[in-house]
Amino acid sequence: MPRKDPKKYLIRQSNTLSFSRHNLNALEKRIVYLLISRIKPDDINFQEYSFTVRELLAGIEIGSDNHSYLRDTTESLLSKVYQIPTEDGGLLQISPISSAEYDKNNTTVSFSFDPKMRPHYLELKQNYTQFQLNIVIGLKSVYSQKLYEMAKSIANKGDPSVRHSLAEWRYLLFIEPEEYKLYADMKRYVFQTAQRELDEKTDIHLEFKEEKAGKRVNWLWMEVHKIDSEETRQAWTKQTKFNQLPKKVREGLLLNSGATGKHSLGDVSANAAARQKAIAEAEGMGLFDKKFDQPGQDDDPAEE
DNA sequence: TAAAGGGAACCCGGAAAAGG
DNA sequence: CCTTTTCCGGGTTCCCTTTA
Repeated sequence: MPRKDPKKYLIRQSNTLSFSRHNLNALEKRIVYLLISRIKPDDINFQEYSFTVRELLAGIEIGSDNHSYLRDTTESLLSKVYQIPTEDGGLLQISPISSAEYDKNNTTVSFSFDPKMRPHYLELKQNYTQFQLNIVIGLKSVYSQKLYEMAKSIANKGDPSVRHSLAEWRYLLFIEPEEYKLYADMKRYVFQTAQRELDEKTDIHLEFKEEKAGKRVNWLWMEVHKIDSEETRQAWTKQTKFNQLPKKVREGLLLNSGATGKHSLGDVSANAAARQKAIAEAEGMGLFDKKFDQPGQDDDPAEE
């Protein structure tokens, strides 16, 4: 859908980068998104990328126009690190930008990149990830950002899914050992939050499948589904919200709708008809309206 | 510039469920 | 059954925004 919306800039980066571990917060990542979106597909080398402070603040959608706040953020950005696996099996540790320079009136900022970032942003021919700036710029959770990038990098594969141990997920998502010590918390605050946010704002739906060792969840599959229409979005959104209702509520609705066998209640594939009925029921009861406000400022892309 | 408001992130603990 | 793990409500903290 070609439209000349300036916010429809594309972001391209290597798949390797999409799966790289980093500790940028959501705001810092937004700045990087804006920068990358300025790179043109046929650029051979990095340029200096200049922004007015005003457009940058507007671009990352923070309410304040506090200049020192922006300086703090770019300063912090320079101290952050991407851990990028190299082709020979080594590891490149590199800052997402190499400099941020403010002019004397503090009205513009220019950014530059380390040349070693070239293979991840320039002359990309294959094994790269592409997505729209206007889709990712509105994501609030760093985990939504990271999972979305991973999802987009595999979305076109024959089998768009990936399986990692929880330890690997923690590594990739930069979750420290002392964070989310309980898997249940990691589930609801990392994976389910991202699942809801992506359903709502992006062209990707994520399905997660747990795999246990004994009663402990040890591996997690992430399946990527494309959202290509409003209907698809609605369907996935409702399913996600239904699955995230408290178990008691969910199972009650399922039984009411004619699902059989307590055993199969947790099985998404079983009782498909009853499931649809239960979802409609839950929606009718207003159980889905709890919250999730859209940051719905600027015009909605209104896909197709 | 400070205080108040609001919301997300995080932790805790009892109840429930799962696995053996 | 008993133990381990998960579920989940609710409380606290933290950060950012708004308001005074």
